[in-house]
Amino acid sequence: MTSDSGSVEPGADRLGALADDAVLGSTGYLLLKAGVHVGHAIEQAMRDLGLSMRDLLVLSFAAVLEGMSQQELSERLGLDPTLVVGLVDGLEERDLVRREKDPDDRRRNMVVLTEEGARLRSQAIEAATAVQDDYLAPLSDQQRTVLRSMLFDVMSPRLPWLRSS
Amino acid sequence: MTSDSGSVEPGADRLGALADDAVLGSTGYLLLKAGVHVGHAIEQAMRDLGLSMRDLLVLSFAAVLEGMSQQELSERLGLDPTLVVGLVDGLEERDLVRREKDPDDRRRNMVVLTEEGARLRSQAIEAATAVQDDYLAPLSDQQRTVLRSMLFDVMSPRLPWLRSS
DNA sequence: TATTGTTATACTCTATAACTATA
DNA sequence: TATAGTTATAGAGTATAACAATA
Repeated sequence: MTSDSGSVEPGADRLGALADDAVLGSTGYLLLKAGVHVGHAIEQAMRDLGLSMRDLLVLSFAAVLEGMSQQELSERLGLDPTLVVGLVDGLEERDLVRREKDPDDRRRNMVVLTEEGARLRSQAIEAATAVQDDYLAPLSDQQRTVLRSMLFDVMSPRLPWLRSS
Repeated sequence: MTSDSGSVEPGADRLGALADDAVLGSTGYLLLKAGVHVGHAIEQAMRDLGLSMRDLLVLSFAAVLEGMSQQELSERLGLDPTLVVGLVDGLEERDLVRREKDPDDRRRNMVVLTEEGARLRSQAIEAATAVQDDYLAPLSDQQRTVLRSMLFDVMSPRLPWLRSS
């Protein structure tokens, strides 16, 4: 972050358009960077609420999927089941979520949102939405709709639950 | 990956549209997931060439930025300078890149692409492009252009070098 | 016998602190 | 005195293996 001579900020000379590089200017790389940046931004916003982004995702899945097991949660999150244990532990300690034995299969823990959890989730959604709006500020409402639709089309084959349930 | 009854694949009942959730269906989350998925896909494609995605990025920056120092590389990659050491080490051992003392400031190591590095970079670009094409298959050429342009607009404020140099 | 959830352990990745050399 | 690069070390995050309860 110094202002010395040979740093990143400077000349804009040296070579034309890094953005023209087949990798650095590619849609894929931009997508990757965008994803990482949005992730960090949301993560930071969640910190103010004492949550991680993963916590928010757990609250979200729990809110939408009735009787969701930890197993299923692990699949949805794309996370090892052993990590889900700790995740749910943390949320349960704070009464945002509780484990309920599935009566039909008592091996399963259903992860269900508490009232407190629902309340905090509302706040978290608000914060996350604000971050997103700020992030997408350069785009018009119409453009955002187009962007979401395209991302949807691209991701649907990879996230089957986007279409089905 | 079992085919039991209560798993992810099944009913498509239980609740309408996970995609309507304010978080799980948001542009930001789709962006995040898309970025991660593309990243994994490229990472895997690079493995066949004995490279990591980071390796490819180093080769790319080295190809485009003349006299790039490790410091600058670390800023561009958004990576700690201590990590860059190992990265460059690995590439230098395989003669894909070499360190040259900057004559104007002999503290600086300029990371410069070798012929071998340029060759492998070409192959890597080919592979990465193929992955990307496959990834964006659901979109028309025109849509891809629009997508790239929108990502560009969104990322420009955060990656200053996208516009300048 | 197979599966869910759990714990304990090992491994990988990343960041921190301290050092050398240049400026 | 400050900066580029390096090394060694500690920490965080993740995966692996083994176990208990249930099916």
